[in-house]
Amino acid sequence: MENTRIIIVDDHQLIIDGLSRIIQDIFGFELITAYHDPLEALQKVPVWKPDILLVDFEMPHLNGLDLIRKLKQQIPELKTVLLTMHLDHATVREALSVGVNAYILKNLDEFELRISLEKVSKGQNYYSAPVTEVLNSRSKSIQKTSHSQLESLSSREREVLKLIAEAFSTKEIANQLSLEISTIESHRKSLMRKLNVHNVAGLVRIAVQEGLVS
Amino acid sequence: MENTRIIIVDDHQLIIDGLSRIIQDIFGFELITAYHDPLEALQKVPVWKPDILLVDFEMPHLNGLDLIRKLKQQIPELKTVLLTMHLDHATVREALSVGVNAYILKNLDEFELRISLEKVSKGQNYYSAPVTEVLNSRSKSIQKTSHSQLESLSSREREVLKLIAEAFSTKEIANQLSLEISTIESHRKSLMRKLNVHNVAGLVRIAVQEGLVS
DNA sequence: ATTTTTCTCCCTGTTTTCGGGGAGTAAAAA
DNA sequence: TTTTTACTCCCCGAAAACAGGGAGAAAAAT
Repeated sequence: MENTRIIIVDDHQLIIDGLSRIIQDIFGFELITAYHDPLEALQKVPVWKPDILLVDFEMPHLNGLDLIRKLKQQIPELKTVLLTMHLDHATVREALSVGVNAYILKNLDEFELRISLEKVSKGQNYYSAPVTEVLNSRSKSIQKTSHSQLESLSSREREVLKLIAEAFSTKEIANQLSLEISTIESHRKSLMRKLNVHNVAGLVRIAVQEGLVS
Repeated sequence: MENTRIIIVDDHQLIIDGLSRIIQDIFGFELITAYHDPLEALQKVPVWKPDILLVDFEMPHLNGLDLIRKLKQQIPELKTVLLTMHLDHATVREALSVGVNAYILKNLDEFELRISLEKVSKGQNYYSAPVTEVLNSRSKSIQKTSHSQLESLSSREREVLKLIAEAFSTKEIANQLSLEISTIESHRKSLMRKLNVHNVAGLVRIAVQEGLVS
């Protein structure tokens, strides 16, 4: 633990300063450096090869999750801790699938941060209580993020997408909405074009990821 | 509306009597006849060709939903109202998929019954508030059952399910696994049978819910 | 006022899904 | 040893999905 080398990536210098002090002075970890630009971090981190990368989620140009994804492709054994402000089901799931080792909220206390860093440095994972809650209560997946692909959809298209993702057939959807089958097929085609998928499986997947259903 | 011809199917004569009175005397609809035996109704309704069939769900020998399903095969344009005592998510979904035009609870007031009959006679649908609630709050029943069902899958089936949920087509899955298309189709059929769904959307849904894919 | 988007519905044709069978081999369970 | 399950592959036919197009009316945006 005494030799755990850490790099911070956060676009706010103030946060970097605060985290640096805590990590070095209080926890006693070794902070190699910090980046406020994710694109710079993308290039430099592979050179440093830190034990743990502490990354903010909300950053311009490249969000923390995408940064981690790209870096993991180069350094699969890289351990990562993701800091975030908001909790939405889709992002948590994405983080898990990318292989983030810890996922903690920004309104953290030092104790949580310390726990997560110590666990991750030992090769374990850590997800704070609210995170696991969000994972388990998938019904309440409130997505606050407005970066979703669903924004380009009309309300009618969203409605149809929801029903498709609930496993209703085209005919059943037509019945429920009192529309013709051909109309639902038109909407389905628009959905596939806008969301860039080519079968219902792709539609369902996006719908679930975006929290439109379940 | 004055010429809306209705048939009631309910195994309790008392209910038939009560509904008859309300429908005829108060609402002013034309009640053709009523059956207390669903099997008899199955034979006679196609002869009468009523505008609306008002059916109780809980009946011996043949439940109301199955009766409606069978009758709709013969008379697709038949309008139906389903009466039920209890609400469970699976039954509501099944009712929607069968194409029931109205679904109302037995602890109804006359107002609700009238609304539903008037709407259905105009070609619209009506689902009482508690029904739509149950549809939206998909909390307990499905997750429990699907979880136990997922454990009944073989590893190969799980593998195929995962790829289906990742929006790969049958052909693509066959290529990836170096198997014939027919084999993947067989696995898909087994998955649908075991998981009790009837299209790809249902499979994807369960897969995502169970965390098989992100 | 004009343009764009949405919503509805249609046509044609190809591909895939879906549901029902069966069948042989290998492995696992009873 | 017998039976069952998993895995592979096949047949068939009906239904649905998929892909491309168009078109008119209404609503929204410019």
